[in-house]
Amino acid sequence: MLAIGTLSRRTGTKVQTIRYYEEIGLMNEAGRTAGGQRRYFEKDLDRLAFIRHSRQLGFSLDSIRELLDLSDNPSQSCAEADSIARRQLHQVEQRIKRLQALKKELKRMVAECDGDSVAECKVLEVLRDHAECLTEHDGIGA
Amino acid sequence: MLAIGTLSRRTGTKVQTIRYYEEIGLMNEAGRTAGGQRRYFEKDLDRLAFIRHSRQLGFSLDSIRELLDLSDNPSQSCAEADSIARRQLHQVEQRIKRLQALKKELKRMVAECDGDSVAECKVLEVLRDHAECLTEHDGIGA
DNA sequence: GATACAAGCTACAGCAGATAGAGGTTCAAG
DNA sequence: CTTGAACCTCTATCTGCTGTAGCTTGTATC
Repeated sequence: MLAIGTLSRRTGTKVQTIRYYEEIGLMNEAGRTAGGQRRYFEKDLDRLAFIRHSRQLGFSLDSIRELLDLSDNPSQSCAEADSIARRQLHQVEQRIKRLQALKKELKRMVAECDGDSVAECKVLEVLRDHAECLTEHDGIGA
Repeated sequence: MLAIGTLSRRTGTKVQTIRYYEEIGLMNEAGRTAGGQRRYFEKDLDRLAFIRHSRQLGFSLDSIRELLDLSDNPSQSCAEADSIARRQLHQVEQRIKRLQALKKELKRMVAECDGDSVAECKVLEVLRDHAECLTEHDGIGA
């Protein structure tokens, strides 16, 4: 049986945040000791780790909730999971692309910036271009 | 001269959000028409695009502010830019790794889930493991 | 020039996702 | 059986937006 602080340490989640996740129904209500303290199983830790990693990757709590619901009801059809997966896949690929461009530029900066002026640092340029993100919103505009 | 709605359309940013960025000092105060409407230059659009892309990649407004400040003061030493770059690089690499694991699993799901039960879907497992993220927080715990 | 109406304005409320602090209680090691 | 870290609830605050109300401006058309 794990205390809330153990989950906190092992997932890098603030104790308050774990309680918050319980409050909004993302985490199941934890069992309690006679004195009222929360106690968890390994599976709760796994669930929390999943939530945290998903958050770090930019999933909303609602998306995460969807995925957790699927996991909680393993007998239902996979069609919904598939639709969720498809919805996320394109986004994930886009994020990887941008992060790789950014990584390249950050590396170049770290390698080259040794007292030079910032005029040589092109981090801003690498994320400035918006030609490739037009599909995500209204289009080419004026 | 571009109206706020044009910036909004071309960067996929809500009009209110642009005004919010001005309010908190991320965007420069825009010039105004005689009637009080904001008018922008191309450079403002670039700046906004940079902010949005950075946000999509998970940078905080404070991080973005730092980078923009560097860009606004190109004559200062690159040492700070380098430190910021280093700070972000590791994080970016971690994110790419996780996103790639997730992408792989999402692809597998889309390919394989054709009416099977969710028991076969391992999206949760792929993000469950927390062994590789221990360096980011307090360590191994109890 | 008059008119229509989309797009702009300010001001303020509300939401998502936490995070912090006050003030008090529990539990386990010594 | 004490002590102190870790737990509890409750409430307030923060970040990063987003929405609404009520009003004004700018442009296109008659």
